Amino acid sequence: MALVDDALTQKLSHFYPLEREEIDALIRLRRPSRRMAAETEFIQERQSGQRAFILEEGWASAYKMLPQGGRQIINFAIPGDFMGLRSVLLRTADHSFAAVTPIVVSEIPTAELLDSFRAMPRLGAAVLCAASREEAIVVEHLVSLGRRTALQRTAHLLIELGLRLELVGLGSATAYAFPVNQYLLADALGLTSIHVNRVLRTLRERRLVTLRHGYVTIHDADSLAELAHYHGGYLNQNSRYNRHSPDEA
Amino acid sequence: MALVDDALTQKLSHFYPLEREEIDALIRLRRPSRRMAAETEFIQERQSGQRAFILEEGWASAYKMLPQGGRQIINFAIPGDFMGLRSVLLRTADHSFAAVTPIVVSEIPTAELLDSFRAMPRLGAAVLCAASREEAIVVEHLVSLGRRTALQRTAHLLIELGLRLELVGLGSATAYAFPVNQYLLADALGLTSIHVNRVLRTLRERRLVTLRHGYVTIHDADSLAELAHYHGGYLNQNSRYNRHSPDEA
DNA sequence: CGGCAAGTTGAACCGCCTCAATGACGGTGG
DNA sequence: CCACCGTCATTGAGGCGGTTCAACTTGCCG
Repeated sequence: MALVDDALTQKLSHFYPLEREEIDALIRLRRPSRRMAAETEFIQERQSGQRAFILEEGWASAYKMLPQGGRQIINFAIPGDFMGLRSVLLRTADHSFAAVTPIVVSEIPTAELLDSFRAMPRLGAAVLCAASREEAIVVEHLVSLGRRTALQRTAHLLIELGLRLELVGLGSATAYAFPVNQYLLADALGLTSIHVNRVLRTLRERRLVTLRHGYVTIHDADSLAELAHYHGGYLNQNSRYNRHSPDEA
Repeated sequence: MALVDDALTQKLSHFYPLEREEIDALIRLRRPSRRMAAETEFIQERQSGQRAFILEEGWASAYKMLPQGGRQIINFAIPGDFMGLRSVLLRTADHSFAAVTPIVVSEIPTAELLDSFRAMPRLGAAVLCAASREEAIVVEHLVSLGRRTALQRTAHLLIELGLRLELVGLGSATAYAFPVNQYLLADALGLTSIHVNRVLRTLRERRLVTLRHGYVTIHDADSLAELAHYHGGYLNQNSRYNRHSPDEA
């Protein structure tokens, strides 16, 4: 339990200072953790009666399939992330989740989760806050797809993932394990795997980032952030990438 | 008050059967409504201390600006929609809202909203449900930007807006007022206004949709839905566009 | 009638896609 | 130990969708 609780606990405590008993309540709530093989689809779009999970280890992806066989990845989930909370509220899932690597998840019984929010409103606020951040990430991704070039989009994603991973203690913002192949990356970026390959080459040749053997190394974080027009306000108010609008003490 | 309450009430009661007193509580909660001119930006990205509103009349847009001057519209808000709920949770807004037409909004005091959720859990569930649907709309928009052509994307948006408007009693799914010019539409679709123009011409020539003088007329809903690969499960479980997976009685 | 915003059209360009191979690596079985 | 295979990465050539730049038109309002 050490690793995992750290991921979720670390994340929540960054948004909302929680008491020990609140964190413990959340930890006790979880059902026994389950292992799943890579590529397992564990939440299905358009199916009702879905459940919510916390990702404890490994990587997962949230995506929608298209009728012609295409796919759009909406977001990557890393340890500490909730998955499927919305599908419980809407009673049917609006997108699917699948394991990217072998993963460990634990289910959250949503009825009991809501009960414990009543008893501990601050816990509820922290969880809502985390869910809101995940939504903000999706919105930023939407902006990438709509208005950024392939190069900027890729750079943006790699910066974002570094920061998210750092926040839960899995690598640093500029060097982290990234077990996602170029096909998956293409589905996330709205590109072809072929073009992703060329973009990665360009980023490497410009000595900005290297992605090789499932490992990302950011060589020049400042130039990369400039290229991507990265502004991490949506992730974390205190990020190193925030330069403007210091209106928050 | 008649019109507005109808919009929000109609919407909520589609997701969640509410008692009269629950609806009344929500209505009483609202602060006096305020008018704003078109183009007024009333929620600013990256500013803290934001408030939440219900849109009562007119159209608004949620968007993010890019450093170079570009803009990406994340979603259009129509009467009955919440705006800025997330900015309250995150303490700082992650995107801006502006009036597209002259609008009428009423503020929701969020502290009191949360209180009344405690007293009436079903009301809270209904509001969360509506918020989740808005998130699902954003996700579908992301898929459009990532994996649909300009033609499909445009068709998809026009179908979606028709259904959303019909649900709140503002026009029908195939004919409705759409006070959005081609520049705004371009910013929503991740295109150039010039290309939007050509796309609209194509849709018109194929006798699928006409958008003229701020009015949308869908001539051939079936062909349009087929072109867009539209599947409205994310909007409403009982929509006319749902053909597959009848696993929900 | 003049002025401005929005819509419309053309021509040239380019970012990304498509199709088609080839290369690198690890695993597996003969 | 090597031949074979599957998966993923890489590269080239050509084409298309959407952009850019630059008019021109239409409609509205003063």
